[in-house]
Amino acid sequence: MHKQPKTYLLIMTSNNLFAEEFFSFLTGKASTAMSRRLQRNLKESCLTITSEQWSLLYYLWNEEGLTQQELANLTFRDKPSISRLINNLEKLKLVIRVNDKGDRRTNLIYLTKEGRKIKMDCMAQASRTIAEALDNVDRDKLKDAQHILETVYQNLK
Amino acid sequence: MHKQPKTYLLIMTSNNLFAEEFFSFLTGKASTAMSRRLQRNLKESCLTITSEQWSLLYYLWNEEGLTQQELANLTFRDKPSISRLINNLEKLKLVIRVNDKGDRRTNLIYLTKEGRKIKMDCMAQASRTIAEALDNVDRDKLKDAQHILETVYQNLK
DNA sequence: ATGACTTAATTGCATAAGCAACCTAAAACT
DNA sequence: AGTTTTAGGTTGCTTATGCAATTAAGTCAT
Repeated sequence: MHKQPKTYLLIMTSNNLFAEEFFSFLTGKASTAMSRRLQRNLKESCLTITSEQWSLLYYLWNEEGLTQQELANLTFRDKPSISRLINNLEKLKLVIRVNDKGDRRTNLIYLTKEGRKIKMDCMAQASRTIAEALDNVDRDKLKDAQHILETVYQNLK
Repeated sequence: MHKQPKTYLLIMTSNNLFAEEFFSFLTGKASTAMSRRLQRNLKESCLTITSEQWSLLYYLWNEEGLTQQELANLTFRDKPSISRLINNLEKLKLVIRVNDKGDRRTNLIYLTKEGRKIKMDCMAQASRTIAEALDNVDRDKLKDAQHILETVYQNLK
């Protein structure tokens, strides 16, 4: 345990949402809004997957045969979350688990024909979502913002 | 329904995570990391509330007697979510519902003594979380980033 | 080769989310 | 006044989450 630096106290003793700007960072409204809109756009396009399922498929469209652990690392979820997401994706007949012959502990996750088929439509909706989100956003500042979010992630992960 | 602008196609046809930078925006890893860390910091400080509960209390510490609808708007959640969060906060004896005499449809949400008591400790942990998140982050660029996130939120909400 | 340690995945438990449907109270209309 | 519309909350259903504990398979050490 280390001593709390001055900044903590500064923010702590400020009342009346003075620090709103800082705390807004904590609430993640922007990313909530994005995944909600993604879900809506997918549905509007008759793609019945959730945004969480999308985030797994996104990596599988790029490379099949990933292990559940690899998917967990890529999407920053824990193993049980991945396990259940895969359960649901299997129910939807979009992916299949293939038990690795070499290491029988691991499952390699592959897309089904149907899973590959929806790639373009799903990516189009993702792109549309991003375009809607980034309306009126300065592209240079966006780069900085992405860099900051990456730093935050690295600081906390 | 409007036609899809060129940008969609550009991103759509790019393969192999070329557009990773854009899609990373969709995944919200940074905000997930923040709320996970907040939860951890609260727990370490023996505060047994979730980060979602924190986000309601945050507004109540500033102003009591908010309605559930107001809390829903402030935290960008739907009414059922608020309803259940309040249920849990009531179980924890941190808030109480007070039925409004003037408009018997609405509940006014007040903090209990215990709910008020934990404010400082919780805010300290929130400040600590933000400080940890923002280590090595340029403060000027941070302002820009917050502005961008606000724009994204406004675009999609 | 056996026992200790590690790693991949699953299961149990509690919390939280969104959407749709519902109920009740207030407000608006005629 | 009586009917319709709107607004605040709740309930049902399904999905997703984190953490802790567990099982099963590999690995390492002696």
